[in-house]
Amino acid sequence: MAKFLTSREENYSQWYNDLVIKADLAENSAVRGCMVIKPYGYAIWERIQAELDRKFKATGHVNAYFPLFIPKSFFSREAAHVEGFAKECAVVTHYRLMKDPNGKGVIVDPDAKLEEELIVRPTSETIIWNTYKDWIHSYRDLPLLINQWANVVRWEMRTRLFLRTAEFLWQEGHTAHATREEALEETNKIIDLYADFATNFMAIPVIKGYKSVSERFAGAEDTYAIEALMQDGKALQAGTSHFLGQNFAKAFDVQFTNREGKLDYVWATSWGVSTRLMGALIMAHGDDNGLLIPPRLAPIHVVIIPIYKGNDQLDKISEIAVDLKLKLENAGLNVKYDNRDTHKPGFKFADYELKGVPVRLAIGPRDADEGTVEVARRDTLTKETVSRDNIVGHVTALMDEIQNNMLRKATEFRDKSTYYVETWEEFRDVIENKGGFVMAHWDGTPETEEVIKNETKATIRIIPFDSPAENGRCVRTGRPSERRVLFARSY
RNA sequence: CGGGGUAUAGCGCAGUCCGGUUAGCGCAUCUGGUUUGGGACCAGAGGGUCGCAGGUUCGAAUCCUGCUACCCCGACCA
Repeated sequence: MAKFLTSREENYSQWYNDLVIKADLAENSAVRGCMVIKPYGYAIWERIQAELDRKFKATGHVNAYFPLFIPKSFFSREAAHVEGFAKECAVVTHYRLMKDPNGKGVIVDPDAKLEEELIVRPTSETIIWNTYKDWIHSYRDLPLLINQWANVVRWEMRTRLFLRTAEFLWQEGHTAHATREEALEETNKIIDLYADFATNFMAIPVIKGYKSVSERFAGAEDTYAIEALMQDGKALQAGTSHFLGQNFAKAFDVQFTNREGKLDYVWATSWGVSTRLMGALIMAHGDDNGLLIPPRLAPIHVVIIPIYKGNDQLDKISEIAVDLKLKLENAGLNVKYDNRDTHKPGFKFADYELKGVPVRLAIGPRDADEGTVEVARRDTLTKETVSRDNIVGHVTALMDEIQNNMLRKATEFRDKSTYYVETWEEFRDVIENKGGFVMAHWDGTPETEEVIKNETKATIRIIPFDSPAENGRCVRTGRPSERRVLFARSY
């Protein structure tokens, strides 16, 4: 386990911030609570986008774009929704600046006050449903399966790089259906899609389940989520899929004529994942040497580093390296040949480890003579010398092995850190001293949930779909319970 | 918004208590040379409105007042 987790003195947050900055992913911007995503970090985001986009399109979804600004009045249409987001909205009140008549600089022109304030979207349900009203008239217009890639702003009191920034990038799907069943099916389909993506693409095992009423999305009838466990024992909500019922259809008066010729409100879902996934990547896989990026996600699969003395050797090694690069690229890998003369090999080794590149190939004069190449794995930090003749097969096989190994390791950690507890003492002990997931009985009331939260800072992360029926007693109140739910402290 | 901390070169910091030459150090940068199988070394060079605005003083990074930003811990949240 990484040092930063075994030493209580280590400041986890500081480590996290440092790692992100050193690995060249992001930095704090000049704007409160926002971040600059640097090119390498953005390359990872683009990989996430590409894979999700592929999955969305394969399930019949299409992309569209809706405005950044939402008229304030839209927000008050759905009561629970406004309640949930009102406290964290950035509001545009003016549209013009002017020179300060009393001095230097500029001031907001008081004459440029907007009739109605505009909200910078914290999520797009309202403006999208206001638009859907004009798009949906008949059952023939349904289902409407639209996704948007966008930025949103939530004026959080406390921010943290990637996990909670004031502005973040995400995708939000907003679908409309003719029946309740169809909308529920969509909600399920998407949470499965997210779970598959997290598990098999990002190598982050997740638990699927329902959110408790108090953790539910503002305006939803039900919220499904995937919950991941970070290496420091805290849970991270990695994606959500909401069944919105007819709430937004009623709020925005979106009715359609069904097959029977009768008017009905449409059924809705919305769902999203964000740049927070990159926080999950860092915290689920990172070690003391930096990031580990699973091969399927990695923007660079293989880096080739030459080791040489003088230009003669470099030329000779470059010839081998360029040939190798081409062969690997033909096998579908993204390969970087770092022949910079400005850094020594040792520096490059450390740098690509920090960036989490899955496989590193080093070629020196010895390898040039012997027809070999040194292969180093980022996940195990092991090195071996391999003949160049079968390097392509070796490396492609390694990609699968590293991907599987990372998922296996994360899953083992998750399972090892999941505790089944029966008593309040055990519960407190795990939450306070061990960290991780706690599977415990709960009497089903928001009141008890609140008490537990106040006393331990642990919340119900999820009511797992696959939690079996099991009679037990609530860990806090002793009242009867029919299934275990998952508690944890969370980000 | 409450509690604590910080603000000095691109980054990390010392100097502030106890005001006094030209504001230092490490890393990074640049130049030259030697290096290159795990974060190179030597020599030299450049880089500062000391967070902002006032005040005290012959003199302020240092003292006083106000403000702002950031970090950590809470409350809130994806």
